[in-house]
Amino acid sequence: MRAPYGLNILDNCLTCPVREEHLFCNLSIHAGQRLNEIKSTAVYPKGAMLFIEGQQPRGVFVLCTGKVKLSTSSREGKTIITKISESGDVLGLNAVVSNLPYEVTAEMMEPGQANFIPRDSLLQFLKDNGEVALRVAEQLSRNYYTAYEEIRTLGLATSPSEKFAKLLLSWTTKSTQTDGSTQMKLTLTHEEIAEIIGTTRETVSRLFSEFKKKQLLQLKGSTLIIRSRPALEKIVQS
Amino acid sequence: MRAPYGLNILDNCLTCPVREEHLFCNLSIHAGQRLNEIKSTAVYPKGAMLFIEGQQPRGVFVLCTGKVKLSTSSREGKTIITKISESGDVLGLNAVVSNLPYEVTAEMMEPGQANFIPRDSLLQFLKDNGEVALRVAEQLSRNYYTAYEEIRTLGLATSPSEKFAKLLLSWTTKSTQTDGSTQMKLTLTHEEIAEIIGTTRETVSRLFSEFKKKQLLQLKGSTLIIRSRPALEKIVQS
DNA sequence: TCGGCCTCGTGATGTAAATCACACGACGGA
DNA sequence: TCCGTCGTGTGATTTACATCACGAGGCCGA
Repeated sequence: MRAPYGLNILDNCLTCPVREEHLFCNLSIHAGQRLNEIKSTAVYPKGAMLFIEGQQPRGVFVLCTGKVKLSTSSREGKTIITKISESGDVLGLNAVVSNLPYEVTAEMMEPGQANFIPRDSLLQFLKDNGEVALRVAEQLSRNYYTAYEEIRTLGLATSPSEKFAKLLLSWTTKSTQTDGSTQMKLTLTHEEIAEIIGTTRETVSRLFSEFKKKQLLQLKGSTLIIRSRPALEKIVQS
Repeated sequence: MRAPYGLNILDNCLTCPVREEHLFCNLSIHAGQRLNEIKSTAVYPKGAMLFIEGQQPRGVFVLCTGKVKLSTSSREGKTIITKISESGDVLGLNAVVSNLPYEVTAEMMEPGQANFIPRDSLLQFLKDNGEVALRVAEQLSRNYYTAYEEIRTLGLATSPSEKFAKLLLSWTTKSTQTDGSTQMKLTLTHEEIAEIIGTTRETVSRLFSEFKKKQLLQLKGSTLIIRSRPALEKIVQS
């Protein structure tokens, strides 16, 4: 099998390493096989658009490898990033189920692989497999819950520094060292961070300076070290 | 039957005037009857809380009469209203399906009646009636869609006047006169409007003055007349 | 009938953050 | 190798709102 963009290809959902943890997991043998039949897989380069906000839903994408940026924009060009999706996530599910347009744009942030399941096939699959439909409903309501967290940060969090601290905290939960500090690779640009917390690039730059000065974080190349969660939590305070 | 708060009581979902249009509608005879069995009904005074943000979900409420304010607050007391629900709406569905806490607080804005369906009964009902489960999934994804509209207005709309114009427009869609203008009763206080568009009471007052001066709207007592949608759309522009 | 509470209007003031502007280093392709 | 682009830091300026402050009218209950 070819490996474009230097990636290994995963060609079978039944043996995929991420299958255990997510939506279409632990299906009955039969359902799993059926799912494997109706999906197709593809590899995408950095910058590829899986789907674009406003398009009629064609189907869902199950992300196998790579990261995807979900964003929504106004006509004047202002953009907010609502989520960075990782492997295992199912993208476009809401649009497919409701048959309303995709509510976000999904763009590959790095080369990666995704499985595609056409809308019709998926809906038929759900009708044939009632227990999966209920799982889908659960997933949809969880999506709704996280959407409300977004609404809360956008509507209630007041200052950029508050939102910035909140974002840093959300990052630390993923990988914390034994001594309480956290270390991670910073893959986002200031511009992208600005689009997440709803401010400008310059303000993000200044926030980094400010937080460095306050000993809240440290930068070694592209490695971000977060010194103390408690101090950040005090800034978030809410 | 008693009629507290001066309301007529609707005691049977099968004959309820709003049943045709909404989620639990056009069910099979059997399913409809079953639903009627597991629901209980109650009348609530103005200000009553059906549920509060953060509580574990007890069940869903189907609003029969009255209006309900859905809101979320920060610890510091800042509040945003995310939706005004009307009769026929199902409240708390996401929380019940996902078993995550209620993501909003639901407060009666006027006396009204609501049916309550306990979580366990509803989930069992959904398991027994697969076709309704799919309808629920559709409803959940529509909810998600509207949540994203909220995210867009909060995150992308820049100025209060833009959001205010947007709100006025959303009102006009409900009842437009033949000459293009719209007339309606204004039941919300400036404070509440401020909580919808995410600004302060004072700013809303000033917006009303400003829009009056610009001939965009007119107030006769509590009757709001919106002069021309096109002018408002130009302000929204996005 | 009166007094208190809620809603509303509007002025004065302060300030945080957007905007504009420019410079510098890193990187990658021609 | 050089040049263009992209990401970044940081100063100066401006401005739209929040905030504070106060007064006026309306409504309701005592």
